[in-house]
Amino acid sequence: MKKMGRGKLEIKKIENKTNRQVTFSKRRNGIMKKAQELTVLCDAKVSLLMISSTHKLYHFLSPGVSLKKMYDEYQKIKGVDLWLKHWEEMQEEQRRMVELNNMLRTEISRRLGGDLEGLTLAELRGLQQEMDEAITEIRNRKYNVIKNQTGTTRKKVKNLEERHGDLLMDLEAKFGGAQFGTGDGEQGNYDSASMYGNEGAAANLFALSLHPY
Amino acid sequence: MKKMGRGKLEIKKIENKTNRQVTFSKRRNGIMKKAQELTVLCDAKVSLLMISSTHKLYHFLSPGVSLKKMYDEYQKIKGVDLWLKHWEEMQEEQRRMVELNNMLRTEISRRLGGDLEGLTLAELRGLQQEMDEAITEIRNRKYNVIKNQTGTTRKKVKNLEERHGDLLMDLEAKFGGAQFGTGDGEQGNYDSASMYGNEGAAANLFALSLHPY
DNA sequence: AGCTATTGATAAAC
DNA sequence: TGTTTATCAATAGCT
Repeated sequence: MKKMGRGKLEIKKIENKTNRQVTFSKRRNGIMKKAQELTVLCDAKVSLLMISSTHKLYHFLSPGVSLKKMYDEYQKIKGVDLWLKHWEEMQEEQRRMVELNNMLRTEISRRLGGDLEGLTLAELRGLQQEMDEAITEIRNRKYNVIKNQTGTTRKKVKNLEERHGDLLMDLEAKFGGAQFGTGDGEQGNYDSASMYGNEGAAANLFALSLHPY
Repeated sequence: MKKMGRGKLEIKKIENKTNRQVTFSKRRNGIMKKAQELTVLCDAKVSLLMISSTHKLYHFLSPGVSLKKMYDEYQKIKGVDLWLKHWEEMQEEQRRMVELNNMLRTEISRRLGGDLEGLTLAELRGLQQEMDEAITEIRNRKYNVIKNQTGTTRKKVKNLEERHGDLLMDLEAKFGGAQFGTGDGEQGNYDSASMYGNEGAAANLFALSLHPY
């Protein structure tokens, strides 16, 4: 039907393997050139993938586009694909997260004494009240921690005392009648001098970097 | 350089819009035919996507293959899976965001008096100090807001006083000698009774829902 | 890989 | 958009 060059060529699979590969090579270059020309002449975006019968891949891609972009655009036009849907959902979620994050940062910043400019008097009052109440909680918690520490220390000492007592009994049993005093284990109020103090705030765990995301 | 048909055509962007579209249409058909021929003659798999400058998409795909398969094969040969990479990057980013979010929530929660269990005494002290300092800032800010409100009120009153004065002068001019008192415009300290009070915290803007993400 | 006769593609005009 | 036609480009078969 069709004749080209010196001979003719029907458009049907070339059975001779060598001929087929030669033709593929020639036509591949031709079509890539065409793609390039289309890109330049018509300001078009072109993606061209070719896989030979020997499983080698060749491709052309217009400058300034990614294969992914081309593919996404194809999906958008051809209808929905789960992948793209997931992708867009993820992006929306990230957007919301960033927004929420910024809100949280502002909240913290206000509780650190910054970002107060936009607030009304009533809002400032509410904020201060919240913080006053919170400080009461923190104070209670500090008291608890101190009490527990003291308790733990007492327990340790009590344990020591008991062992000391055992030792004394041992000694008594071994040596009889000799007198050993038991040291008076009074050591309470650990750290109580600075119980409600604010001075030694060495470990500032709250030094969050409040830069925008 | 290159001549075709009746005239010649350099390979550079066709500026005339109509010509460009005509050329795109013709060459698009040509390249699609070439792709088709390559597919049949050489038993190749071809994927061809073209997007015109008017954002219309045209495509050719060898029978028996899906675009996704083509793309997968491309990925296999190129080594890197762009999509998977993007996906993983996005997930990692989300993970980090969630983590950061939780940290921020804990920070706020602590400044509301909760989540204090894990803190050491030193950390509790630091927290309280930060909050005390912040409260000072808030107090100052409240004072500023009140001063501005008061100032504005004063200005309004002053303006009224002036107009009152003008009125008096008017009346004097009209009726001569008659005595009118000017009302003593003392009204300062607006809201000062509750200036540092915590009581009226109606508008709690800070009722963030602290549910986990 | 080159070469060239021949067919195919297509720019311009309608 | 479709057709025509003069030109140039692509390429099949050969070497």
